[in-house]
Amino acid sequence: MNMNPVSRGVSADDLDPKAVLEVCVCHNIRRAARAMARRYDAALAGAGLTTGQFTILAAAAALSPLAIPVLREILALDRTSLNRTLKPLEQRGLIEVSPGAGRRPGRIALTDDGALAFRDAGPLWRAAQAEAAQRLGTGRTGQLLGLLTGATAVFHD
Amino acid sequence: MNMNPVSRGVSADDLDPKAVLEVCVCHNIRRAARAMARRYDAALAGAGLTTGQFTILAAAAALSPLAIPVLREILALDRTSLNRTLKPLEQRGLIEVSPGAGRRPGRIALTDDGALAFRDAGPLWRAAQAEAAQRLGTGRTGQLLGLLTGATAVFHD
DNA sequence: GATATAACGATGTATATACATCGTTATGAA
DNA sequence: TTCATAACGATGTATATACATCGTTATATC
Repeated sequence: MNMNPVSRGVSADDLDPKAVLEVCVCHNIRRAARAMARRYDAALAGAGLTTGQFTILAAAAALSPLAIPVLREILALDRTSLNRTLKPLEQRGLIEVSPGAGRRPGRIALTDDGALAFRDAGPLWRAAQAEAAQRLGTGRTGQLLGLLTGATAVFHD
Repeated sequence: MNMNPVSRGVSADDLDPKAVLEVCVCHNIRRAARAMARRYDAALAGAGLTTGQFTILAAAAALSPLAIPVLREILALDRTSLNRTLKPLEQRGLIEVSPGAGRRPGRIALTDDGALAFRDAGPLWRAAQAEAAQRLGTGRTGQLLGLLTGATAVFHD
């Protein structure tokens, strides 16, 4: 029997699924991000923070008071996603959100408790970051950071 | 007033929040992953799939039937997370999950509908992947893939 | 053969993330 | 001045992701 591509229902345009797993940039970056986030989250759990929350506190610490759209750019996060993500931090009193009416954006500011939490998390983040650099190797860490920054720049809207 | 570090409550061990945003590997990889996933998800929406679902179909297409713990390794996903993620695909009839009793792992197989969906998504994924490579540059794409594969290897349990 | 261990799936809870959509309002164009 | 547009936050819905925990059961140890 002649199993040419057409009779098998397989065209030359069909994907090689194994190759997809190997070269898909999206799959590979998300997989690495998951593996890494688990480590950072485990470390920061000692301060009662997730990596995402810690990052928001860092941005607030660096730029407080901070317009929410600016934070959106820093995080490359969707508008509705960020607004939701801020809720737990606000309810725990780590940040203060001043609403902006209508078309005016709101602003967030780090509270004293937020500054405390950020400081408490400092050594834990440093340990996670140091372990990451050690596992990756210093050279590769810098290389990776550069590529990720570039990727964010060319992919974010 | 002498605002030395101690009286200000600032020690030399405190983090520079701006530097944290710049060098935190976890923040930077997650941010890039978000920006990238939005593009791939938008492209694959034409086939009714998310990037994660497409990746699972690719794994099933490559290795069907596939033991769930093997898929966990491929995706570097938590056990409970993967089991939940499989549910929508199973309910839509794109994969078939054969349960494994007790300590025996379950297996998944691509259904005919799943194979159809994966094939339909082929051109969409190819377009997203091509655009990613074009935005990053071919050289950087390969470099990034290599670093991400290495990162997954050294971070995943 | 009895028992401790470990791997499995399921579930509860919480955060993360996005899109579509709605109501509000500031701003620019007619 | 009126009116269309656009940016904002809020909400509904869906997927993504993890940890703690529970009950089940195969396997290893004694």
